[in-house]
Amino acid sequence: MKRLNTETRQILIKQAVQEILSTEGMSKLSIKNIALKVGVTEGAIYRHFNSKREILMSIINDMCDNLVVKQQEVANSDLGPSEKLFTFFSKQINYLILNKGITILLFSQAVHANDSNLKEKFLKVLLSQKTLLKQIIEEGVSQGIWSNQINIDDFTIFYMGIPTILNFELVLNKENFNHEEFGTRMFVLLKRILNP
Amino acid sequence: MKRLNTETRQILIKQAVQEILSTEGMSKLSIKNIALKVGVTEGAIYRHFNSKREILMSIINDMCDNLVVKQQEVANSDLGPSEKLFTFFSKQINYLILNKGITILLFSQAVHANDSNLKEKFLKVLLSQKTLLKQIIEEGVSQGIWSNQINIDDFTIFYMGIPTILNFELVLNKENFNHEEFGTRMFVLLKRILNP
DNA sequence: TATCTTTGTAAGTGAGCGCTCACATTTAGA
DNA sequence: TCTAAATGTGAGCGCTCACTTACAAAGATA
Repeated sequence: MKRLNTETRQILIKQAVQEILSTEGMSKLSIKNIALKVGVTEGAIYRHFNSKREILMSIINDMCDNLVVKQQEVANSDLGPSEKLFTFFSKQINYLILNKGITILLFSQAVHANDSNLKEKFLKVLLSQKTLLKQIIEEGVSQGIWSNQINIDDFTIFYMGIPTILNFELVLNKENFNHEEFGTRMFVLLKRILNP
Repeated sequence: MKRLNTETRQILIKQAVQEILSTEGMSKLSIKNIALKVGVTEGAIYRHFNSKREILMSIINDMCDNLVVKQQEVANSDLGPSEKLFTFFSKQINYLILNKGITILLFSQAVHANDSNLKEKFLKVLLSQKTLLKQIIEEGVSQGIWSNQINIDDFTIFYMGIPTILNFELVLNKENFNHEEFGTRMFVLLKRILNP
C-alpha cells in the first residue's frame, strides 16, 4: 500500500466523503465506507482525523475559506448591487456543483446534528450567507434598482431553497444535467422577483 | 399498559415517526425511539407494521390520499389558473405544516433510500406534484395571464425548493414562526415571477 | 547502515440497529 | 363463563456503527 502524507490523505478522505454523500446519502457515510472509497482500512482514517465529526468540521471549514469568505468580499466590494448578486450567486452555485455532497451535509447537520458544536458551526455558515445576501438586496432596493415592494427576508428565505433543488436535480438527472446553465436560468427567476 | 386496536396504534406510530423526524431527524428514527415515543416496547411496533419500511410507505400513502389526490382535483377543476395555483400551493403548505416530518422523509428517501421500491414511490409523489404544477402554469401562460417569457420547467424546479425552506424555517424558528402567513408571503414571490 | 517517526493493517471493543420469538395479558365473541 | 384471537413484553439474534489497539513496515534523517 502506497503511503501518503497527512495533508494529501486528508484531502482524499474529504473528497471520498463528498462523493458518498452525493451518491449514497448521509446514512451510508460510515468510516468503513469512507475507507473503502479511499482505498485504505478503517484504522488509517483515524491517523488523519480524530473522529468522523472532525472530518465534517474540516469540510465545512473549507467551505468557509473557499466560498463564504469570497462571498463576503463580493458583498463588501464596490460593484453595483446587480453585479454583486450575480457574482455572489455564481460563486455559490459553482462551489455546490464542484462539491456535490455539501448541501446534504449542510442542511441535515444544521438542522439535526447530534453534536451541538457541529450544528452551530453549520448553522452559522448558512446564516452568514443569508445575512450577506440580505445586505446586497437592501443595497439594491435603497438605490431604486429593485422593487421596494418585496419583503427582503422572504426573498432570502426563498433564495436558500436553491441549493437543495440544485442538489435534487443533480442527483436525479445525473448525466444530462446542464451545470453551466443552471445558475443563469435560476438567476433569471430571481431577477423577475426583484425587478420593479 | 392500555391496549389499542391496530388502526389506532398505526396512527399513533405514524404520528410518532413524524414527530421524531421533525425534531430529531432521520438518524434518530429507530424502532426503539418510535416505541419510546408511542409508549410501548419495540416488539409492539411489529404487531402493527411488518417493518420500518412499511411505516414509511404508509406515511407516504397517506400523503397521496390526503394531499396529492386533492391537488390533482384542483389541477383538473374549472377554476382559473391563478386560483388553481393558490389552492394547489395552500393545500401543500398546510399539509407540510400539519405533517412537519414529511419533507425530510420525502426528499431524503426520494434521493437516497436504501430500498429501491420505497425510493421509486417517494420519487413518484414528488414528480407527480411537479407535473400537476407544470400543467397549471402552462394553462395560465397559454391564457395570457402569466408571462410567456419564463421557462416553465425552471419555475417548477424553483417551486420544489419551498418545502425544504419551510421545513428549515419551521425547525429553526420553532415557536415564533407564523404558519398562516408563510404560504401567502411565498405566494407573493411566486406571482412576481409569473406576472407579465 | 541504523534509528525513529509516520502511515497502514487487522482484529477487536461496546453500543445501537432492525427484527424475532417465547411468553403474558387483555379483549371480544360463543 | 370459557376460549381464542389480538396486543404487549423483554430477552436476544446477527449485524453495522464509531472508534481503539497491538503490531508491521515504509520513508526520512543521521
